Amino acid sequence: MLFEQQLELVLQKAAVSVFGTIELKPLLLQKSSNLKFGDFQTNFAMVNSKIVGGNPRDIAVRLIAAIDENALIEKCEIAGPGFINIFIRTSAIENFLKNMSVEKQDFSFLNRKGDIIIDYSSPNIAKQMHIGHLRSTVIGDSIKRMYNFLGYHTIADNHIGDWGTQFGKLIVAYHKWIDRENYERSPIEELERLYVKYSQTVESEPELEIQARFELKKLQEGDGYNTNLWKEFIKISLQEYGKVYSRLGISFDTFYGESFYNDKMPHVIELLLEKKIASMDDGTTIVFFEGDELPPCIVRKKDGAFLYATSDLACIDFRRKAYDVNRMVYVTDDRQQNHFRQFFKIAELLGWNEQKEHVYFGIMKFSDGIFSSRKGNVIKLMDLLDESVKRARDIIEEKNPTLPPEEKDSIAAVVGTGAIKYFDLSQNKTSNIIFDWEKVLSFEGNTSPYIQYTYARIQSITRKSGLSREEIQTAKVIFDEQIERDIAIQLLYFYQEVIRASESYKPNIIADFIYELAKKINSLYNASPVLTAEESIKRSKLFILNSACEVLAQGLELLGIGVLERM
RNA sequence: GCACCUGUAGCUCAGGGGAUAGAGCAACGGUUUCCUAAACCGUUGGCCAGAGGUUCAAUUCCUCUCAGGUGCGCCA
Repeated sequence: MLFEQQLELVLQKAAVSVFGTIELKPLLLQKSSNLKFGDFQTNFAMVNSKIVGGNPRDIAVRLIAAIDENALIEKCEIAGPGFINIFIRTSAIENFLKNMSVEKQDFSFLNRKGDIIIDYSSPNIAKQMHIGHLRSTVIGDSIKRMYNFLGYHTIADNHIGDWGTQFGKLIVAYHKWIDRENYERSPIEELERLYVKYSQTVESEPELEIQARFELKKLQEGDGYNTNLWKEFIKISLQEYGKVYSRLGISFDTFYGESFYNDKMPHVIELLLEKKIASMDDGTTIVFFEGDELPPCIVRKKDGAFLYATSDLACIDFRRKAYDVNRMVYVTDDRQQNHFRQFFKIAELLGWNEQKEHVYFGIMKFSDGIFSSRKGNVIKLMDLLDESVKRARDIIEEKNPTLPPEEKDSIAAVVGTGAIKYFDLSQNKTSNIIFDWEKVLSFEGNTSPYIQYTYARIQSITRKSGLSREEIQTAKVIFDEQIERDIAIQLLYFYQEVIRASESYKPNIIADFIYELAKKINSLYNASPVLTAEESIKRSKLFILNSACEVLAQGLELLGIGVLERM
């Protein structure tokens, strides 16, 4: 049982003994807004005053009087209009810290049956990944990490855009303008150049569109030559994406792109027509929704081709058969909200009732407008990573010039990529974000380098203490300073916060948490020397700091960011 | 026109029924013979867009208004 649950149980028991069978609102614990109001608090008395009758403070008095002697609670106080403020025993805190590892936590109360399938990143073939792909990629990855941490089984699926009209265009451009030499040297750049060239040229030469449709049709009909080209484009693109993912420390379990569902879509249309969910309208197959909360959704075009919604439905159909689905999570930007609401609704009409979540966020753009690969005003992820790592490297050179060069490089890589990921993950924006180099590449304040630095400093004093892990781990906890107790109390909240973050799909909850923790650690670090303290105090401090650092590392890990022994 | 998202300090953002609304940056003032100053401490800065409603309690929930963004039948 998690710490909060144990505590709730104690209070719940008291509530039952006092108020017996009356239907009460549940007893919920919350973190105290301020530690002077205790370590936990509950508004049970206020919430239930109407049901029980009498004023909240009296109810609180009766509840507190009924609490049995227990190992967790030091004392309770009644405050303000009827808050019950709960203070935890030092021995209980110590006991928690000593047993603080994921393995020892019991998350079995979570509904972990089946697979959580998470769709994220999903770039379109033949274009380099740019910062528009960053959010989906890192948020999706963090969601996966959180659920794995809690013991769920996850499937990370990269639903790549490997089918559709862009291939007709690309094949036409390939025949007209391919630069062999460049294609050999940097295939992805050449493909991208071809795509831009096509988009620019088609404005003055509309006949290209007819050619593109023709090539697309050939591809769709299985033409050998075009199919090989198509496969080649995909291979080139995936290789390129692999480099970005590897630098970001991101991986997937499956790469079922849109083309994977090609042969599965006709069946969906049949089902929709059979169940009278879809109808024919002006040559299209279309779903109209009752009421007008949602615009109608075309699932097959006049020319017989399928659409995005069709492929997503086929995807759900496939997953229901291939997996034991717990839920499906889609991470995309908020412009696609209508699309998701539409096909979720259609799935529901089909009786495909597995839980589906659309996790959306605002897009990143320049102050003067949106990114567009066609206009060429994009920042490639590779370039962003390079720049960030370079800046990190410069700072290391300045702060720590004596480190061996290889270590400088590896530190720069961890710090540089971490900073970019953290920038995105620490925000909870469902509105648009204006891209700003200085903000993204900041290494001070609420950033991952700040947290990594905190970690590295504590590692340093731990090394210098000369004490073994064992010796530190078995230290007796003595709260020498108030801030040390504050740190320990925050650690009590950690697992519950991970659950909260996972359930709301909000990695920024984790980012906030570890940032707050890092601030406290730095504050303590600065205020009181560890190594020169009296032996038992020193051991206690090191134990508390190391426990906190473990949570820092775990928190960063949940964001997909690494820690360093020194930096 | 309809739908969705957003509006919190000069700027960028947390918070999301509960006690005195928080960070970072910027500005200003301090801290190093001492464990990594990528740090720490302090000061200044708020009608939580506006108006109603629900509630013991609203910045948070509901309704309306205003402002910005996004989407709306054969793109993905």
